[in-house]
Formats: sequence, structure tokens, C-alpha cells
Amino acid sequence: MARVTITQVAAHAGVSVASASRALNGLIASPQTVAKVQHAAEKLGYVADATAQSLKRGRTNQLAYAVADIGNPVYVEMMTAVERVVSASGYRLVLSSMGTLSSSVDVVRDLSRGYVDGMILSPLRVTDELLAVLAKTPVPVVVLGHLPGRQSIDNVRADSLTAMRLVVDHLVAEGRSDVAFVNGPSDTTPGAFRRDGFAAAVAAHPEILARSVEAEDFTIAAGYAAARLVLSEESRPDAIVAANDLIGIGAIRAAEDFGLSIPGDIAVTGIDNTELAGVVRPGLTSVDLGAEERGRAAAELLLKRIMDPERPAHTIAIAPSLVVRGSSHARMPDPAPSPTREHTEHTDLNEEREAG
Amino acid sequence: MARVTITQVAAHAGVSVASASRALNGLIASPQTVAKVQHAAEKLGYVADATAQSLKRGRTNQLAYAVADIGNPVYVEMMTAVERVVSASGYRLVLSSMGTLSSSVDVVRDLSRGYVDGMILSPLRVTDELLAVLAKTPVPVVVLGHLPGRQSIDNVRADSLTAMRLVVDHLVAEGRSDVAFVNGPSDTTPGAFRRDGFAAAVAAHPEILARSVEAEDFTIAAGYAAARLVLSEESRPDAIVAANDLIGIGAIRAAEDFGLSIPGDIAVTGIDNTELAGVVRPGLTSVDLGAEERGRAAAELLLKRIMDPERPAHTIAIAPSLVVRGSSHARMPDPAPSPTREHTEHTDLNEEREAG
DNA sequence: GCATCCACTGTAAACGTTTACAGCACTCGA
DNA sequence: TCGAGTGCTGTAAACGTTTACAGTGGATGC
Repeated sequence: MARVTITQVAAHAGVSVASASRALNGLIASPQTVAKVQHAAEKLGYVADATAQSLKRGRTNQLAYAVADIGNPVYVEMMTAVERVVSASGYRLVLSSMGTLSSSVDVVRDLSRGYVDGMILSPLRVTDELLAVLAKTPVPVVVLGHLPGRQSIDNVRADSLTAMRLVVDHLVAEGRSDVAFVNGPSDTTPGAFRRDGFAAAVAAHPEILARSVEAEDFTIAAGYAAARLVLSEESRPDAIVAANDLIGIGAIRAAEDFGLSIPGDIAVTGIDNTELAGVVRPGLTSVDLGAEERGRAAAELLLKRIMDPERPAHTIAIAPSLVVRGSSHARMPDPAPSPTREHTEHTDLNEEREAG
Repeated sequence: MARVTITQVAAHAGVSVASASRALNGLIASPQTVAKVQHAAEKLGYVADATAQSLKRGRTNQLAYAVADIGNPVYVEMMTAVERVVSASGYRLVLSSMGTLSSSVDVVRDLSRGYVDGMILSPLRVTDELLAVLAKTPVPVVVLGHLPGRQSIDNVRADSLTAMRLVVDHLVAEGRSDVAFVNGPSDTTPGAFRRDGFAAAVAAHPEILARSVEAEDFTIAAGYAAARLVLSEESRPDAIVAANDLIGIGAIRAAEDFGLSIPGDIAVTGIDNTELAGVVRPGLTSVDLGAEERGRAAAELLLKRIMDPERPAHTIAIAPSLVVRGSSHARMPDPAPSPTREHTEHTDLNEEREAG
């Protein structure tokens, strides 16, 4: 399978490479030339080399979505939304993970070398080093997640503070008075904001007790372990606020292990409103941070920036909304699995309650 | 942020581009030259352009993992395994999804244009057209999933037939006698093999009743809908065999809706042994098809082929193993969420039973 | 019949690298 | 003193494309 070049196609068609190129790209060329060239290309199995084309054209038609934690379904959801938008604009989306294997800085630096025409980043931690690299990267970047201070970087963020207020207010309204927060690592961006959001939210309710613990990471297993710790304390909380759905599901399992009924003995809430929240029993009350909408917004921001690199940086914040399920509300029957998130959020059957 | 080229670096360092290139790539060059060039590169913020480098070197150092259904956690698991292997060999892994937006044929054709040095494919459907494209693509390919006939394509496959036998034998051993199979679309590769596997497995037990139904796709929601159909029939089965974990989870929810106790009234099993199987209650008995191992094997196969393109094609089949949980076995306490799959499969606490 | 335009074509120069090749200066052994 | 070797350097050609430019021939306008 040796590579066949446009030179061979041109020779086979009896025209110059320039004519061949023009014919193949639908530029000005006579019908006979087009026919000859297309026939030759077909026969030889010619496909234009992407690297050569990219080098000459100065763009790759590829965009990247770089994500820290692909194990979390919420990122898959965002990616799907991103892909829908960018593929409609003729770009191919590639996903690169920046996990334990490669630091986010390395990934950005690498992607900046010309592999892609733009990138969307969902980093778990925003370090000064990362900001420095982002500031000087020549390729358009959108950060999907909170950025500190005033950066001139396009940015789409969830509103974790409001999210925490929504759950805490909800729990208080449900009569809970001793709330434990199971955070993910607080040195991550979501961890930090949810920590602060929780603090602010409980401060508004001086009548309730509040405590916090930190899970190793944002996974079910870590949430399970951290929740066990909380539940082992002598005075048990009557509500667990988890920093995301995975931790929340771990907490449900831990409570179950302790023989506690949910929501009778203890309420549990999550964040992200992933499909999983509707699938576990009891259904996990969660705050929808608009993953789909954030993904879409980020993609659109990126496309606009590619169109107009001089454009001032925008920051878009998506409003969260509370989705109440059985894990926090006794009289809430848990609904059936629905084919799409849209239906879950606005179900005709009114099996879920939305607030916020 | 205009692109800075090696020519500028060379000029700034007062050497030729050749020397600059050699210095930057650690080839033979005097210490003074290296110092000057590195200093200049640093100062100007030079990063080598990836497309130019790829064009000249004839490789991109990128590999692709193309997957049909990124919403299914089992593919995420395989991807993680793939990434571990390829990144250890200095390659960057990009994921491209071939879903509803772009056909697998298009994705392969596109990737064949030189974007990547090799690819691993997990197609849901293997059409003749896809096989034709694969046969003539110039870039190394490994297919992760069953291939028909004798293709000269590196191939890693699960053993769906044995998997189905494992679950059916298990259910029969547990005393079930009326088993309903909820398949995914049977025009997909996994769907077809699981259909056939189920047929063969029940044929070995002439004493039991068997029936089948097909879900729209391999998702929770589709599994839920299909299971409802099965459960609505006048004579209800006492076991549901789902074609994968997501469908199985949907089936658990459906059974719950019908007020059935699991496994008392009805047993449910899945396939893939994803993390979710251990998280839902009751725990979902599932067959582990060795996703992690398959991913690793596929990656290694790909690396070997890149090393030696003339190498004969290999086919690797991974043996499945049954993981029994509460959904099919009354006396089975469901274990705690574990931090890793490895632990889940070989737990010291013996909370799960492995067979097969 | 001449100039003008038009549709099309080929030549050649790019894009930013890497690298084969030749050349240079110097050292070393004979 | 010479030849060969060594260590480094610059020139220039490639990689496979696209595209600016300068034609070409023929049709068309007057």
C-alpha cells in the first residue's frame, strides 16, 4: 500500500500537478481535465495526504477536546455536545485525555504544535503554569471550567456556588439540619468552588450543623470510602451533599451498608445530573449544571474565535437547576429511565421536580 | 502570536537552519551551537510545527482509537487500557467517535489520510464496505471486535458465545427455567454473536423455555423499554439475560416497576462487567469480557504491526469469566464499590464469586 | 482584423521541517 | 609533510500539497 501522490495522478491523467490539484478541489478546470483527473485518482486510489495539505493550507480541520477525567460521564456528555456543533461546521473532533499519564500543560503544549486548529479544555486543576501556556499558545482555546481572575481566554463555566445553594436550601426545606459535605479534592477547580459554595450556602442557615470531608477523587469508590468515614462519626448527619453524582452514588452505597434508609434516615444529593442519577435507587437528587449546554456554548465560542481571532474573550456562565429525586424527598417516586436527558429534565409525567 | 519558525531561530542564533534543526533534535552539533540555538528557541518561544515535521518524517506519532458508542463505559475502559500502552511507547492517543454523525467508513477513510500512524477500531457494524476500506488503507489497523471470515487484519475479540453459555448455564444451575434474552440490535456485531450464543446455550438445555426480544440499542433506556415488553407477556420469564450491562440495568428498573423482586421473582444478568454492574442494587451478575485486557492486546498488536508491517495478521480472543452478584443469586451479598476493576474481580473479601 | 477578454493550463515557488552531501578546519599517525 | 580521519557546518533538496503568476488559444467585440 504505497502512498500515491498527486504527482502520480497528474502523470496518469496527462496533466500538470497544478491542474490535478485544481480539478480535485473543484477549482477552475475544464470538464475534460476534471474527468481525466478524477478517473486517474479513482483508479490509483489517491487520497490527499493530510499532513501536506495541513502544512500548505495552514490548518488541519481538527479540533481537540482535552479532558482530565474521561471516566466521569458528565465529560462524555459535554463532548457529545461539542462534537455535534463542530462536526456540523466541518471539523473533526479528537479527544485527548490529560490524566495521570500526561499533564495538562504537556497536552496543551503538544496540541499547540499544529495538530489542531483549536481546542476546548476541561482541566481539573488550573495552575499558573497552565495559564501561562494558555496565554501564549498560538491556537484558539476555550476553557470549559472556571478560570481565576480576569483572563483573556474564552471561558464557559458552571455555577457551582448557586448549585450548592440549591441543594442546601432544598435539604433545609426538607427539614434536614445536620448536613455533611463530601467534596472531591479541594485543590481542583470544581472542588474549590463547591467547597466555597457549600460554606456560603450553610452560612445562610445558621440553624443547621455542617461538616465536610474530602474524597480522594471524584469517583464512586472514593465517594464510598469518604462517606463511610462521615457515617462512622458518633453523631450522624441526616444529609450528605456530594460534590458530584459519582461521589453521591458511593455515598448511597455507604449509607446502605450502614443499614440506613434513604431518604428516611439520611438524604443524599449529587451534582451534574448524569444519567446515573436517574438510574440508581433511590434516584439521586442532583443539580443539573447544564453539561450539554456548556459543551455547546464552548464549541460555539471556539468556532467564533477561529473565525475572528481578534474578538474579545467571552465568559459564559450556565445557570444550574435542581432535579429532585427520591434520595432527598420522601414523596418522590423515582421515574423510569428516559431515552434522553432532555426528557429527563422536562418530563411530561412530572415525575421529577425541577427548581432553581 | 505569530508562528515562529526554525528559520527565525537559526537567524537569531546565527547559524544555519540545518544546524538549528540538529541542535534541537539532539543530533551532532557543537556545544556552543546547541547553547545558542536553545537560547534563541527559548527566547522566541519556538515550537516545531507538527504538520511540517510529520510531512518530512512521514509519521505523526499519533494513534487513533475510533469507537462507535462512547456512551458505553466499556469502551471508555478499553480506551484507558489502550492509552496506557500507547503513551508508554511515546504515542499520543486521540479518540474519534464514529457514531450517528459520521459513518465508520468515513472515519477510517479520513484517518487514513495521514493524520495518524495507526488506528484501533471498535465498530458496531462491520459492513463489506468497511472491510474493503480497511483492506486497502495504508495505515496499520487493529479491529477490536469480531471480524467475519478470514481477514488479514489484526483482530482482538471477546468470546460472546462462551459468555452467553456462562450466563445461561449459571441461570439454569440456579434453577431458572424460563429465560428471556434482551438483545441489542442484532444487526450489530455484538448483537449477532450474542443472539447466536444465546441460541446455542439454550439449545444445550432442552428443558428450559427461552425467548428473545431486541432493544433499540445498547442503552439503559432501550433496555428498560424492551424489558417492559417482555414482562408484559402473560407468562412471565423467571430470568432476563441482557446483551450488556446497560440493557441489564434497564431491565432491573423495569422489573422493579412491575413490582418484581430480584432475584426472588426474576433474575437479571448483564454482560461486560462494567463498574455500573457493581453499583446498582441488586448487583448485576455479569460476564467480564476482559475489556482492559482486550484494550491492552489491541494496542500491543498495533504497535507490533507498526514496527513490522509485513508481519502476518494475528487474532486474539480473550476468555470471558462470569461474575455473580445479587441479581441472579439469592445468597450473594452485594459488595462495596472498589477503587479498581482489578480489585473487583479478585476481591480478597470474596464478596463476589468468579466462575468460567 | 485587431484588441480584449475569457477559460484554462503549466511552471515554479512556497509551507516548515529534516537530512544527504560536500566542505571546512583541525588533529593525528606515519 | 601528507593522508586520513574527526567533528562540525552550510547548501540545497526533499516531503506532498496549494496557488500566484504568466502564459496559451480561442471566442468575442468593435
